[in-house]
Amino acid sequence: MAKQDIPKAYEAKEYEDSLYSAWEKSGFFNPDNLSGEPFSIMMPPPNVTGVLHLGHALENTLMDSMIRYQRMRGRKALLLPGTDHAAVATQARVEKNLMEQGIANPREHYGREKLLELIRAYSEESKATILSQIKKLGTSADWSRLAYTFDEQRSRAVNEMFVRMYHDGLIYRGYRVVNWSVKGQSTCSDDELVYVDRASKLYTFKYSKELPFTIATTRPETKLGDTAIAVHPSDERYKQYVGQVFDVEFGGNQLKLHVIEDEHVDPTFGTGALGVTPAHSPIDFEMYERQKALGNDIGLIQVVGVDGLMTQVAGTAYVGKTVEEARELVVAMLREKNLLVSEEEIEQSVGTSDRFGDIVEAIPMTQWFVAVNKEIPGRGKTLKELMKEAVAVGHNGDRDQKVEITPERFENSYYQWIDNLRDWCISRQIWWGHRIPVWYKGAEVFCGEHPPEVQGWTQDADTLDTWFSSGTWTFSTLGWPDTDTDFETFHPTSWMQMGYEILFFWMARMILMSTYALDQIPFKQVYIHGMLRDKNGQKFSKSLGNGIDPLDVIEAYSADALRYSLVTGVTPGNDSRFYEEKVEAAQRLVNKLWNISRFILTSVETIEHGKAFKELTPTTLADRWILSRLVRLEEEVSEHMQTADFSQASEKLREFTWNDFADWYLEASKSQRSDESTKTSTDAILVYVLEHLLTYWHPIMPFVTEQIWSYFVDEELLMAHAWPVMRMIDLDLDAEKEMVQLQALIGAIRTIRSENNVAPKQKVNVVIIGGVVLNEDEERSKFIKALAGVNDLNSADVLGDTINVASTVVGSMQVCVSLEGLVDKEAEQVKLSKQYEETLVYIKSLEGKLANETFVSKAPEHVVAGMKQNLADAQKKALTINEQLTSMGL
RNA sequence: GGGCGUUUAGCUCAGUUGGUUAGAGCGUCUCGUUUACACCGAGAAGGCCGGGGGUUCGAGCCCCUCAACGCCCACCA
Repeated sequence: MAKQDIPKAYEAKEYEDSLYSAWEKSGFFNPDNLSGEPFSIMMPPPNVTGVLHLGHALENTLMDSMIRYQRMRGRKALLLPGTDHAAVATQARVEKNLMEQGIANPREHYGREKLLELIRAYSEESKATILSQIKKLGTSADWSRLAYTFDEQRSRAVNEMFVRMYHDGLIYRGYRVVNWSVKGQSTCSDDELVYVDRASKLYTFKYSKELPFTIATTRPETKLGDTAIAVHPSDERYKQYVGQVFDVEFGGNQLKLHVIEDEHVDPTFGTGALGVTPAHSPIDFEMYERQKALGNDIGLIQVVGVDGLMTQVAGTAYVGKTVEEARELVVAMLREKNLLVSEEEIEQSVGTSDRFGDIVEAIPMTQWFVAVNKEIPGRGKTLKELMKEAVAVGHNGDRDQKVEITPERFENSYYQWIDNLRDWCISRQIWWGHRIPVWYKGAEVFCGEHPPEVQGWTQDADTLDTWFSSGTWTFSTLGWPDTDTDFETFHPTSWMQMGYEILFFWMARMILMSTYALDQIPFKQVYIHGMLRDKNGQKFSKSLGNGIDPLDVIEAYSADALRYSLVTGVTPGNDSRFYEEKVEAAQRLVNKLWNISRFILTSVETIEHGKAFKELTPTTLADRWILSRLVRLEEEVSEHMQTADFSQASEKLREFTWNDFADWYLEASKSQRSDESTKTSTDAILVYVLEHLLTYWHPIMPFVTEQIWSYFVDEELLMAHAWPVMRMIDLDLDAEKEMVQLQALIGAIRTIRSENNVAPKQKVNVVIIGGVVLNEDEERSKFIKALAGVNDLNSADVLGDTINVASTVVGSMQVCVSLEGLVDKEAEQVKLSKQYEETLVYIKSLEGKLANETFVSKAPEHVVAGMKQNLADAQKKALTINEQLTSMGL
């Protein structure tokens, strides 16, 4: 490798696209080309109309780091990508665009079929955009399995789910007060409301002078539809009136006001009497239903229509007016008739539609609902109970079917949400979405995936809440309801990540559908990430104009720097700040790694890739030290990657890369390489450590590592390279008993394999550093020869089926034996002296504690024993260092 | 009203079950270096780990309490 071949600085732009297509072409994104235990992640599908934002970048980094790690660990790894038709969001977007083009009412203007065509065209067009942007991040998803929530296969799953729930009586059509967005002309679920605080007025008034009740309201106009006055059952003030019906004239209307008792009335609030408007308040509607169940029909008067205007029954003075206008009129009327007792400025939180932004109206309508509190036939449980159980104790109480949430604390809010959950309104009046699979013919109703064959049936006009289809995502993507091998192989999925803001929307629904329809949990582990904020801790938002385009970041720095800066220094579930300086620092690290590699690859010519271990004869203290650090690094990084602690993994990697390897060993290597006696082994260690370092970095920084890899490995891609597991083992080696030692080694390796769940084809590297003292040259060479011989033996002969010796990818055992020897280097002496001092301080502190009689008498035995052991170790260490220093002439 | 989070260096944040001298990045200061890298190196300053109390031989970590900031849910007649 000639030096001029590797540029001084890493220019990501020049490599990233071609690296990505090389990965794609290799086929390793597709688990069909991989073997091993399945490991699956279903990508949370971005909205078709979405543009890539930092949230996507974060999520893709998390998923891709995990899937790359698992792939390298020998798993049959599937990251399945997809997009979401995002019913309301998409239709709202297209309608908005059309309105901006001057079409005031797109639905009326185009009609259902034509508008759907326009939306379809728009989403197909923008779908491609977000997918290509995701590739820029390096996401190693299996594009051959690309799914779309609105494609044929997924629609089948949605219909199947609906039909099953319908026939189980869990989906029903009912007349109830629902959240209605006038602007969107559709219902929305309770979860789709965004509560906004705003200044409002609380009016206290009397329906009439004669009535013994004073009522408070923030919505006087709805009082035109009151049918009752509710009081608390224990409220003595009103006891005498309960059961009576008062006829009053109110705003030109004749109201029949039933005085009823209800536990839900707070006797301490206001006058303790509540005006009941069944048609325009979910709470009041419930009271209405409770009364009905008691045989008392108090009636229901709808005074606000779906157009947001007052209805005919609101009375001639109000019909056709907006609610605001009607409010003014009613208040004026109250004033005029001297019925207004007081007006008070209050802060009120009102529910607004998360997609359309308008304040939702509570309106009674016939809609479709999922019954969450109804027992599932044959299961003895409700959907609520299923949802709870999967997280609390495991599905059907099976610990292996338990959804583990990280961090755990989100379990609390999940339970709380379930407790407050009411029946889920799933029908929407927008057109873009899965049409409800129900057909009508006169009074007949048919629910099925396909309409009845005979003529005359018309399908329900409504579509399904987009989260209904999202709920099937983990398995509809795998071919359900077909009994497909993909489904058998990859479900329940292994891991899922999502932001806490969609915990209820999505995670809960996935658990609901999966446990209900499949008797399986959708995923074993859920990693909850926080939200990204700007430098000042503010949310990224269009209105603030503080957005950062990930593609710009990639362009200016590199995808690797972006990825690193997104996952470093963050804790699961906590929000984190993202700003340019962070990426700059990350890019410096990327460049550092580049330059380390550049130095090694351009100065070491003699050591071939994959052959370094054969020349590995750690000679100096620095040699042994860097190798032991490498072993430790692998242990730590593996553990952190396994538990999705990418932040810690990247910190450890950075520390090793910059401090241990670049600043320390590389500097030491310069003098070691100028000495003929240590040159070869130093070169070998440089290459050996670099190879491993690139491997361990790869899941987090795939591009730069792959590019460097390509400089010295011709055929194999780093992404498909096996993750070398490294462990240090303690053996007293003796050349005379080499076969015995080999058996011991093999035993130790088997233990490492099973303890670390190493896949059969993965290699385990064992670095023996401590406890080896082979002074005689003859002994040494004999032993190394014996060990090296392992590599030439057929695995079946010696090692059984756990270790193969076919190539560098499939396992070989690498052993490096440390030998005594020190590097004559000032820096090392300084380092040693410092270590020595530190050790002395440590010894002193331990001695001090052990001298403390109170401590020794009260502390648990094992603690004291441990400290004594530590003390002995430290003393031993001090002695060793002292000897080393002495031999250096200090 | 119920639940949860955060508070650690000038700034942004790590800190895994209580145990060695509390760490990193950025920033600041000093010195050095152009021979892998100025996207550099060596070093330094900078912390009563929000306040108070408790448990313990020992607390950033566990318990109680207070405060500030933030989030979720419910209520909002």
